[in-house]
Amino acid sequence: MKKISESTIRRLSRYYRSLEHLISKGTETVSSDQLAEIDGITSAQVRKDLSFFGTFGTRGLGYNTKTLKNQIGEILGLNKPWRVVIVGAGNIGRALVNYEEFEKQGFRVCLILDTDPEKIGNNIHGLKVQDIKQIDELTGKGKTDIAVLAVPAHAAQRVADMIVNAGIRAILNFAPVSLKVPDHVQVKNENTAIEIEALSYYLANS
Amino acid sequence: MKKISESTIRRLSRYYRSLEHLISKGTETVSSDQLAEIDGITSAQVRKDLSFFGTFGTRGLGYNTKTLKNQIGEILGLNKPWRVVIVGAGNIGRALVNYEEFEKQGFRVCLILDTDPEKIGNNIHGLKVQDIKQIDELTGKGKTDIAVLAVPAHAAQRVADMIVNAGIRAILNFAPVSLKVPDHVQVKNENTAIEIEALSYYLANS
DNA sequence: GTGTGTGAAGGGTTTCACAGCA
DNA sequence: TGCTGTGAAACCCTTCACACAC
Repeated sequence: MKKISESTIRRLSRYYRSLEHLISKGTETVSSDQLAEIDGITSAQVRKDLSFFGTFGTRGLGYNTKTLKNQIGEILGLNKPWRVVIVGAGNIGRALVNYEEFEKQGFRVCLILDTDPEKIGNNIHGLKVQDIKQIDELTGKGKTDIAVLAVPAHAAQRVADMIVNAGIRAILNFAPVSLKVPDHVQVKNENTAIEIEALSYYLANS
Repeated sequence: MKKISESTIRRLSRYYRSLEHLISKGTETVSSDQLAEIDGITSAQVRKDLSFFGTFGTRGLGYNTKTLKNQIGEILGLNKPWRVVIVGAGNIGRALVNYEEFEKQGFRVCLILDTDPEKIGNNIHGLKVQDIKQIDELTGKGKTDIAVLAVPAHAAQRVADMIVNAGIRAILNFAPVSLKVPDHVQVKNENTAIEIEALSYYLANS
């Protein structure tokens, strides 16, 4: 499998969402130009991104919204019912349990873990918060695909180690620290501090 | 002012956080090698990033943690007390009001807005949720620097227009859509769906 | 000796521009 | 004619490697 850039994958997610929207409006066909316009990029970029995976369009016409959406979904693996564990039942963890975009795209939140005895046993959106000590039993043997890490920065690396140890290969990290994980584990960061500081830089230097 | 790449700015945020951590441990000096190791990148990258803004180190020795932190803070504009309005008092909005990393870095959440009459008037962390219709009066004339957009996707563009109209020039967008804004307005996206789909791609193709 | 600062090289991503097909 | 698919060119970012300062 040839190496596809991170940015291409991110844009595919965008196209996917835009196509969903177009379909819901009843649009059946879309050109790379229109798709580009919606996402604020160039049409060449759209075509190039898609070209890494095959040929999906019709010359002179464009792309069929439904089939393109399905094909991108296939590429991104959204047809698979990924199981998600949320680690950390604080503000962010709780907000994510209710995040409709997860459920909609086939990410099933199956488990919520925490260390805090005050939180363990609580019910969040129909799921009981369980003790992180049991992570191996609860997530082991391929029972969980993705861990969402939503614990304070100082605990993040320790908890990440537990996640890796339990055999989980994908981590979505909300803690504002860079995690150290083995090569076979994939980490994506959702770092609000970085984003808002990028805005700060812009405001301070313009 | 010469153009600095987005990735450089993001890494500066990372260095800043790593330096904070080193300082709290009592470390006084750090080399580009050590900083790189902490953030999982190369030392040349660290030095190059800093070189765009000046010379901060001592050859043969490294960087003083405190002064480097302050200098990066200066570059990022973190010395300025930015005022933040949170638009949307749902799960994400509420979680962000309590986000300690904001306060710590000088981002002051001054205002929470929503459309929902059920939510208007509620108290969140000491702030009363107000009606978004009043955005012009409440944020106008430079009273607010940054808007955090945490409303459902279908309302995002409409609300973004209101934000732009009110004269705010920086938006942190949590809605999973690409916003259209004038050139003088800066948008950063925090799109959890995209990140988790990138993980899905990885799991599906490895 | 040690580690920074930096021009030059290298690698990767985006844009261009057009051949080719509906 | 209209729009895709794609080599080639342009551009940008990262890595290399070494002079230089402490």
